[in-house]
Amino acid sequence: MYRTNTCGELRLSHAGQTVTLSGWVQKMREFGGMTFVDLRDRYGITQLVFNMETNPEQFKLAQKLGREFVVRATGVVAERSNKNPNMPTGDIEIHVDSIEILNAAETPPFTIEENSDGGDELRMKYRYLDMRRAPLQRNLMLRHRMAQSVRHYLDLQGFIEVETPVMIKSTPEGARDFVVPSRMNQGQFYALPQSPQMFKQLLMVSGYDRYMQIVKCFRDEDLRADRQPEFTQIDCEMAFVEQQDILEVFEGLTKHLFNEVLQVQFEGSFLKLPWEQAMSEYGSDKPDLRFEMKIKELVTRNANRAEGELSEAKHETRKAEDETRDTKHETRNPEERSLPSHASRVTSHDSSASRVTRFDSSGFPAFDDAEYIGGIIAAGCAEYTRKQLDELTDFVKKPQVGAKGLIYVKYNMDGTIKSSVDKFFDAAALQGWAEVTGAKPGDLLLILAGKRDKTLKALGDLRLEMGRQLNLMDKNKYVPLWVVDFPLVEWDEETARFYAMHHPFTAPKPEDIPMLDIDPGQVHANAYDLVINGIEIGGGSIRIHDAGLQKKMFEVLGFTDEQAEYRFGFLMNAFKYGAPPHGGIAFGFDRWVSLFAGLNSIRDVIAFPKNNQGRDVMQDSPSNLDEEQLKELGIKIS
RNA sequence: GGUCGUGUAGUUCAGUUGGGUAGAAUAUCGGCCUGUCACGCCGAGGGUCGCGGGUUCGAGUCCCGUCGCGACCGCCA
Repeated sequence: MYRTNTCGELRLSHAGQTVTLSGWVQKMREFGGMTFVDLRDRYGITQLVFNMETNPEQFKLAQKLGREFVVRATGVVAERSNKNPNMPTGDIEIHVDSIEILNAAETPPFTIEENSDGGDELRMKYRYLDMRRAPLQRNLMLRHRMAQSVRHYLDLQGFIEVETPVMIKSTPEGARDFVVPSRMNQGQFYALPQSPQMFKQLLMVSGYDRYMQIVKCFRDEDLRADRQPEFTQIDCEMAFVEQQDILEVFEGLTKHLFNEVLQVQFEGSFLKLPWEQAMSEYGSDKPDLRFEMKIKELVTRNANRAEGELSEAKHETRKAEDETRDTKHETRNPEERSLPSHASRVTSHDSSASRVTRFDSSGFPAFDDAEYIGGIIAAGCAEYTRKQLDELTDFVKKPQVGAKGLIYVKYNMDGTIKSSVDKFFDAAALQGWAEVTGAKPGDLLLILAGKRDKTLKALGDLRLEMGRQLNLMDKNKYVPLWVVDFPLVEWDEETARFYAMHHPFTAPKPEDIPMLDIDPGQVHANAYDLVINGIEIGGGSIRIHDAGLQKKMFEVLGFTDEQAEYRFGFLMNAFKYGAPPHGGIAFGFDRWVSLFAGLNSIRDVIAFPKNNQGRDVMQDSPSNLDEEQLKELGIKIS
């Protein structure tokens, strides 16, 4: 027998018992006549004691041990004379009667402890050693608990888990596919699924009206700390549902997970934030709502007079968008359709800013030419030094943020105002900005100007940076929300066509369907994202279940009938045989686990992750194939 | 494809204007130590300064190229 107990379970109540433990030697502390050995398994650490006087034979054996040796020890559980309150087993130790080396070990290249001394690269190379460490083991156990919890909850809700194929047909929409060559069908390839999207829709056609799967997905795109080439989704689909039905079920799942795993509860239902509002108030489609600091608009105007580099087709949509925006301004009713009442947008105050500020003839070029001017209020930051402001300027001018410069206005406690544009605007104008933005004495107003989309994004980045600097992102606070009403399609200048923002099966909002023919760029999707603390945790949509509407969608996306038939023919066919209304959602499981683990990277919630370049540095994959293998597959490397 | 950062002992890092045999901590090995749990004390070994080229009397340090790693942008739902 290798063990009667684990290294984490023995307590004072076990004192006097003879036990056998097996595990790894974590650390040894040797004295003249006494040796302490910390024995570790995934349940904890227990101290073994060897005494030269009471058992010289075993004492000698213990001196031969080294770090990470695998050993079996039998002995008596004894109360410690010096207890260690920092460890669960700290009240006891094992007086060892016999120790046996099950397997010796080379000295590992880094320390296998709570905080390792090894760097990322080294730990990835010896991943199996890194995973012996408690933090990694906690992460993987958390992952396990969450997976169990998801399955349990969805099972109770009537979902059934169905496996879908991993070798499927390549669909060039969206992300690039990983492909698998077929030996039996030379020159042809399978693809690994970016998600089981079409299969889960077919399951709805087949009548499995509540489907779920925790499933690997594959995308051949460049990686980030929160993106791996293969990752795991909680994939779900439901039939005979509307958006609200889906949001309710998965808000339920979200609350269940938070409650079961983190013991965090939420009051009421999650905020539903329209995409346009998310963009205009937070400069992001995944806003971090742990803090306010909304973006305040000073002015938006038609900037078509600017650069003439736009393509013909782009011009069309751009004009259409600008027209809508202008309309919003004139009617002082910027919020469309579904905005809840709490959404007060600054545009409605525009008149007060415009009264005292001529943004188009101030003599300040950055403002006079700007399509959009907006800012955020850094509360209580009027005391910021020149150096701090310069650093913020550098931050927004980084190519990743892309602003041309940063304008600041300090509203000092004594009522005076100091800004970087004092030359161009008088005190009344600057005071007017405070009225519009809601800045109070002691606040710092940070303003960016330029193209509307880019400037909002930059303001969003600046908002997050200020949130970090002012410690407004509390790791123990969780603010989930639904972002809804995404645009259905996005125009791409390079290829001069529309692309589905979600995917080509996303249904338009019913009231927008007529606009598909006139102005697809204005159509809203019946889609939703779950966002928590600025992280996109999941997203989904109501799907198109009507073959005619799907055909129309393919037209909008510029597919010929032949292309649509070639790529998605089987789905269109299936829809001819009675497809129920349906919709679904998929969650990024790795991201969700890393959120719960309090990590910024998903790597450490994945047992065997890949690095930035998509390489497995432990296996050293991907790797070359033999000539023989290639020949069999009919593949030639150029 | 791009921006930024980084590469020095097994490991984590320091190394000034370009100037003595390239250091510290930790790990490893040896010695001493009977209550440690970051044990302590003494000692030892350990270096292709990522790689290639250049400038120089002299390069870890400066220049050019290249490779690896990380974060981000593009890309990606």
